[in-house]
Amino acid sequence: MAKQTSSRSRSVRGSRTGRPIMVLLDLLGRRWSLRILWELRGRPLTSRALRTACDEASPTVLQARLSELREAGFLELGEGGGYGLTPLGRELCEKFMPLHRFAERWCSESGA
Amino acid sequence: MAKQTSSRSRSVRGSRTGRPIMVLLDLLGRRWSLRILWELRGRPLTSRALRTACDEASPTVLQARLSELREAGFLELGEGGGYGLTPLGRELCEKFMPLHRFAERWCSESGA
DNA sequence: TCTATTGCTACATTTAATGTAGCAATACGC
DNA sequence: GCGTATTGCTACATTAAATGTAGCAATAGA
Repeated sequence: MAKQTSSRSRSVRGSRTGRPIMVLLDLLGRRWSLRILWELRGRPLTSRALRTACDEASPTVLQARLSELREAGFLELGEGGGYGLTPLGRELCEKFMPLHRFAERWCSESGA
Repeated sequence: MAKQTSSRSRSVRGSRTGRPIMVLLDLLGRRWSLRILWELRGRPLTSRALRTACDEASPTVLQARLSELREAGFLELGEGGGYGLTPLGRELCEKFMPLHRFAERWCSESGA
């Protein structure tokens, strides 16, 4: 399961160019990435609580995503346990906040 | 290969609750979803051009994502060919624009 | 008609995610 | 000390999704 040690230009599946935005979109486009950031938006959660929040997603992927996001500098494992957003992660998360309102409108507009 | 006919509460893998934000995060969290929206941000592209823009991603997934995003109302297939963002899709895409600057800063801060 | 494009599909191979179980480490009460 | 319960994390077999290559029907132009 790979798990690179450093450098941002690692396993960039979605981009052979290495352009930052592509790296980011690739990382965020992996399963559960967005969801994890979203669930941690308010407060830190233990890995188990996060798993519960994420509809009992398998610990394998969750752990993989947590490692990637941690290595990316978006979240950290606080001493005493529990995953929380770093300042950088919080900043990123705030960019997604508008999606909440958007999603509500989006759903009510048709599918309902 | 499903390909549902309508309703927003379809194959919501990432959420058993059906909350709009979860549905959206799930959809956007699928491979190439974000990238497709990003690549179409400026102008419409034909499916082939889009494939090129997406590092030659396999047509199978691309086509799947295009169908999903189209069904979601984010993009449409213009008469005469070519995929383009709908007003709704454009709106969604604009929420991701700040990510560009963010990504640049993010990469230069460490990985470089 | 021949050529070139469009959107889209088949299908075998490879990769990623799921689901269930369980480990070592730490902290709790007793 | 002992059991119990939590933490973060891992193994591994099963299932689902993505890749890569090929090619189809439909349309447009020369």
